[in-house]
Order: sequence, then structure tokens, then C-alpha cells
Amino acid sequence: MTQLAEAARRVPLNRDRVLQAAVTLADEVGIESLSMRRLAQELGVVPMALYKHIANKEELLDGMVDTIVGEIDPPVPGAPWKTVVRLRVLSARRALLRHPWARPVIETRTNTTPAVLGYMDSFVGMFLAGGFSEDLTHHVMHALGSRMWGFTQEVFDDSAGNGAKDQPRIAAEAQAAMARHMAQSYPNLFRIAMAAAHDDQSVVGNGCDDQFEFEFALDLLLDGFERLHEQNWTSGG
Amino acid sequence: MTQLAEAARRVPLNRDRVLQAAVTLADEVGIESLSMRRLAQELGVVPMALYKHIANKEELLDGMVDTIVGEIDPPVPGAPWKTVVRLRVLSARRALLRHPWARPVIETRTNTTPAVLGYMDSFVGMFLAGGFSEDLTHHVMHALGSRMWGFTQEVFDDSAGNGAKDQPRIAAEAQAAMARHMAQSYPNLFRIAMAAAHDDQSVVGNGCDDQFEFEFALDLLLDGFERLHEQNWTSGG
DNA sequence: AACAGAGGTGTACGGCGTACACCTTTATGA
DNA sequence: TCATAAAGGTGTACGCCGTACACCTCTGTT
Repeated sequence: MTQLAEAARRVPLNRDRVLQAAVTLADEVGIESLSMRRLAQELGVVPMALYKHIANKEELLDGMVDTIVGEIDPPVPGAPWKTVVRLRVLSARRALLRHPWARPVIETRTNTTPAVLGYMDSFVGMFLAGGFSEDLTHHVMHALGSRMWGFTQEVFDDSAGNGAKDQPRIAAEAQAAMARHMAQSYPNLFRIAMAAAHDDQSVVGNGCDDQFEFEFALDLLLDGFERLHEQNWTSGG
Repeated sequence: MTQLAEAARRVPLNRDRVLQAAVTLADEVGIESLSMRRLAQELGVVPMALYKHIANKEELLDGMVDTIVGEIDPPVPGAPWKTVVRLRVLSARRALLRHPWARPVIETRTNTTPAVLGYMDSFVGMFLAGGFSEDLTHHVMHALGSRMWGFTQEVFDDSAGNGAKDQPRIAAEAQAAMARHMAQSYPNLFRIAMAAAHDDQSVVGNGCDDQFEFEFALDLLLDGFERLHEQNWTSGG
């Protein structure tokens, strides 16, 4: 018994075990009760031990989000775009419902992890594959953004932008390397980012007009409401 | 000088002054730096003094949200529903942009204050006045919900519902009084709540099917995307 | 056998919200 | 006029939190 416990404790901690334990704990006791101390206790370890595997609590939360991103089904192949998008959104919703803490956590993330970028890239790809223009895809992504996921326009800031104004601009070479990396890892995001840049003065900054995006989605909804109203739609309850 | 300071300090604190100071402080230093201690310091007072005017930090945040609800313009009279709704949403958005801390705070509120209920009631009224059915209005409110504001279906839980299952049900008399109060203070909310109840088994519980509401809004957007795609819409940049 | 580095530990600091007992001011009404 | 009660401000303290920093202890390599 004691030996087993000993042996179990000897299994060294690692990032994945920490993240998995965090997700489970948050599922069980709620995100407001997930503290570094409590998590460490759950893992039979002293709080500071966690910091050998994750930099800080923010990174822990980022990792937890990545975990649930991994639970979202991949796009079903061979179906029309609308079906593909619809099923994927509903899959994402199911993942969020399984982990009620996820929505608020996602909404407070400021870093965009590769896993989230990959999800978004894949999402963009579904529209492009459906024949949508880069332009329309761009706005459509914004319109869907807050509905199922936390992604907003800042995405382009972090991944492609270079908005810092106090420090000397990144060396052109490094910037080119960055762009190459983006293009390879997130080809679809890259496509719409480039398309947006064309309509704009900036080269890689986010060419997003928040107000425009907001009104785009709002008017889409209002027009939809109007149509339903005109045809005396009813939920048929 | 000292006397002036003294005199100023003699102006007794009150709930409004506390809330106003909190809003200003959050505007200036960000919501993450708004602590009871810091706020007290800003008001030249010891932290515990605040608790004579507000119950706890949650209530402080509730009050701050009420303050910004008060900044949203009232509906413009005499315009078609679409214009009225559109302008009001954009006014709400402007209020949120003035106070960047407000969005996250609204999203974490669990209590629905009278001020928020009043805003929602007025919002519902705009659709009803435009000839929308109670049914369509109900779904439309859900579809708009997360876009501009934090209100979700739980609204009906708190205000009209009686979902507690461990305690004896509220006395019929008290419940009737509650209903009367609801009907008077929030007539429009009351209307759609009653309409929803008809389609459902429950009498006053929230007759909302989250999944249905989610898909309603999602499909509205997807249909909108489809239409734009078919007509080769472009943002015209 | 010596050692380096990875991983776990213990202590400590400065923050947080707020319970509780206390003091001070001010308005009341006998 | 003066006792009194209430309202409002104070001081101390508790138990949380995240995490910096110095330390110890294994384990695999040379």
C-alpha cells in the first residue's frame, strides 16, 4: 500500500498529466475552485512542483483550452460546406457543454496557442473549400466568432502583426521567417490575412474594422429576423 | 487645505459615489486592478468602509454594470422596429467600448439586477411593438443575447422561476405576488414568458431549449452566409 | 566514483476578500 | 440640554491566492 503509493508518486509528473488533472478537477469542482495549490494537492505534490512543468497559471489555462480544442471532431469529409460547418460548430458546442468552465476561460485567453490557431485555420478552410471568397470568409469568421468560440480579430495581431511601437521593428529577415512559418502552418488563415491586407494600407497588421464586423453580423441577424417575421415563422411548439 | 480635505472627507460615502469611483477606476487602471482595497484608497477611506454601502465585491460589479446600462440610449420613438433595434444595439456597443472592462464583467454576472431586467424588457418591447409574435421575439432575443449583451436564458430562472427542489415550494400567495410584480415591472418579459410557458409543461420555469436556441441563431447566420455567397457579395473594400 | 541536471520541497512575500469588534459622529426626542 | 441609538468609518486578523527563491534528492552519464 505504502509502497504502491510510493511507486505511484514516483511516476514523474509531466505537462500532460498536469493538464489532464486540471481539466478533471475543473470539471468536478468548478473553475473558481481550481487553484494551483488545490491542483498540486490532487496530484499528491507540493504546489511549486507544478511550476517545473508549466510556467504559470495562465499557461495552465491555455493548456486546458488546448485540451478541449482537441475534443472537437474534425470536419466530416465530402459534405457541402454548410453541413460541414454546422456539424463542426455543434461538435464544438458539445465539447463546451462537457466542460462548463471552458467558455469563460476561453473568453479570457489573450494568448492564441498553436492548437487554437490550427482549429481556426481548419475552420477557415471549410468555407474556402465551399467556394467562399477570402473576403466573405473573413467576415463570416468574425460573425461566427463569439458564438461558438472566443476568437476575435486580435488573432491576426498576435500571429502576423508587429504592432509594438516602442521597440525597433523586428528584423526583416525574422519577419519573413515568421511569414513563411505562418504560411506553412496555417495556410488558410494566411490566405485571408493576405486578402485582407490588400484592401488595406497595412501589410501584415490586422486589416479588421471592428465596427464593420459587428454591423455585418448584426445586420445578418436583423435581416434574418425580418424574413422570419414576414413569413409568419413560428417555432411550431 | 487641511480643512478642505477634512470637509471633503466629511462628505459621507454612499452607494452611488462608490459605484462611480469604481467605474472610473476600472476605466483607468483596468478591471484586474480594481480591488476593494485600491478602491477604498482612491476614496480616502479604509477598505472595510465600503462594506457599509455594498454587500461585497459581487454586488459592486453588479452595480457597475447597472451604471453602464444607464448609459445606453433609450429607444428612438416612431421608427420602424429594425431601425430602433439597430440603433439601440449600436448604442449599447458604444457604451461597452467606452468601458472595456464591462464586457467580461457582464459575462460573469449571475444575478440579474432590476436595471438589466428593465433593459431587456424594453428590448423585448421593441420587437413586440414591431408586430413580432411572442414566440419569434423569444427566439430572437436569444439569438441577439450574447452578441451585444450578456443576457441568456437564465433570466427567466431568476425572475419568474421557482426551480429549487430541496426546499418546500414557495407559498402560492408569495408566488402570485411575485408574478404580479413581474407583470407590472416587466410587462414585455412577462408576455413572452407566459407565451413560452404555454408551449411547455412548466408554468413559470424557463421554457427554453438551449440547444434549439443555439441552432436557431446558428442557422440564421448560416442561411445568411449562403445568401451572400450565392450573390457573390463582397465588402467592397 | 563524480557529477550534472531534472524534478520535487519548504519557506516566505505581497496581494486578495471580508468577518468581527470597536470607535466616532450625528440626528433625535424627552 | 443631554442621553441615546443608529449610521458610518477604523483596525486587526484570518485564510486564501500566485509564485520567487534557495534548497535537497534522485537518476542517468561519463
